[in-house]
Amino acid sequence: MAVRDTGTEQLIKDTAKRIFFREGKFHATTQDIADAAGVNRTLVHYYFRSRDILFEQVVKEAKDELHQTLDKTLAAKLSFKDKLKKMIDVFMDETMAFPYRELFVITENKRHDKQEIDLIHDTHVKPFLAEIKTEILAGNITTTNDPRQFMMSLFSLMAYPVLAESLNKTFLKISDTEFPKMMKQRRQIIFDMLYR
Amino acid sequence: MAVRDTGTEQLIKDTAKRIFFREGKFHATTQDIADAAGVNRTLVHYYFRSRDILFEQVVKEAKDELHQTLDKTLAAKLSFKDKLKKMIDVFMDETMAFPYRELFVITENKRHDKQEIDLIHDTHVKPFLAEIKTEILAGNITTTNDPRQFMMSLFSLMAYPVLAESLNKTFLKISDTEFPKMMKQRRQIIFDMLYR
DNA sequence: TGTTTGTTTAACAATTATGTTAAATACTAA
DNA sequence: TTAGTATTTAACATAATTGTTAAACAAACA
Repeated sequence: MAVRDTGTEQLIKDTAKRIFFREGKFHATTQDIADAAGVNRTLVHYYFRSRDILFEQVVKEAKDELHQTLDKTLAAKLSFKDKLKKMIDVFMDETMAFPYRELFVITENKRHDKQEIDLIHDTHVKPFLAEIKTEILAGNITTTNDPRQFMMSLFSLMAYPVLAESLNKTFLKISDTEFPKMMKQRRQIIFDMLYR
Repeated sequence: MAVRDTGTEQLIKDTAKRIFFREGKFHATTQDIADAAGVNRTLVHYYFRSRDILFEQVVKEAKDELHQTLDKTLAAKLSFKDKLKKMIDVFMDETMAFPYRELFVITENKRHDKQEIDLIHDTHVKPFLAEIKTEILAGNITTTNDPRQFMMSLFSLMAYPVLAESLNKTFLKISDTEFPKMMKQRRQIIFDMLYR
């Protein structure tokens, strides 16, 4: 059989990811994706047979990547303080690379896999919520006594500014060169807002 | 001419708004909108001629509503503290009613009207940024010394949790009845995080 | 009651996106 | 060099969406 790997299949997938998750073009067509990848539209069908299948694969990989990120951070063997710092660093990096990825999962992927979510909740989220509770009781977190509110705040502060980049730039008059700098500074700001 | 007003034109517009801005169905068809409004698809074309025109009108009205909200809040003759409280109240109410409205403006409406934005910036945003600066210097805001970072945080904390409702519900195991309660509580949490 | 306006029905044209197929080229490894 | 794989080209079928038109029906109003 000896299937030669030219990397084109991966190129198409990566291009789709870029279009969906970085550029936020939710309704990009197979033609759009083929053009952006610099290949013929037929090739997209040759590798993936249908747009839905390509879509599914891309979303599946995006989910897996998010889970890996949760692994890298929530389950890290670090003090809460360091873990929080690391989370902010890692998630901000990923959010800047793919601003629309989380949003995509929210809006496009309506049907959730109950079992998968329960697994994530039990292995990642639940223990972290418990850690937050401990920190609240220790007086290191003063903004709320509900760990879930804490997590919502954390993710809001990381995700939304990047998501609303164009809105922020125009209304707050932030320049193209300034924006990434502010997102860098933001990491410390978020930490200070949430801890201590 | 004596044009009878049955309110159907408005009904169609309101339905479109609901579908786009509340339900987040970005690519709803004219048929979807007609069905949701309980009218014939032809009628949508009868009133608006094309999907684009309906779309434009709806987006324009959404923008106007946002501007009015800015008027009600940013330009209110209140102390900074009360103004902040009012902003959180008003924006949270609106975000809960139309979670995807801001997002829609971000992702769908790529081309911005430079003049319009400058007007908003000068009359609403700029003076408020100055107010924030004063509060920072007075020591009432400790999280950042950049008013723009403050505003980004404020809007993040208000908008994102509602936007990511389904994600929050599933991963943080928040029930349908609990969620609105938590969004109510959130107003105080946001205020405490940002001020004093 | 008859006319106007609002709304529906049906039929159709045009466009766009998806998906399939067959054949022609290009490339690469044995 | 040649066989097999990768990719392109072209042509086509199908489906979905948009948009138009004409006629029928319903309701209000004068």
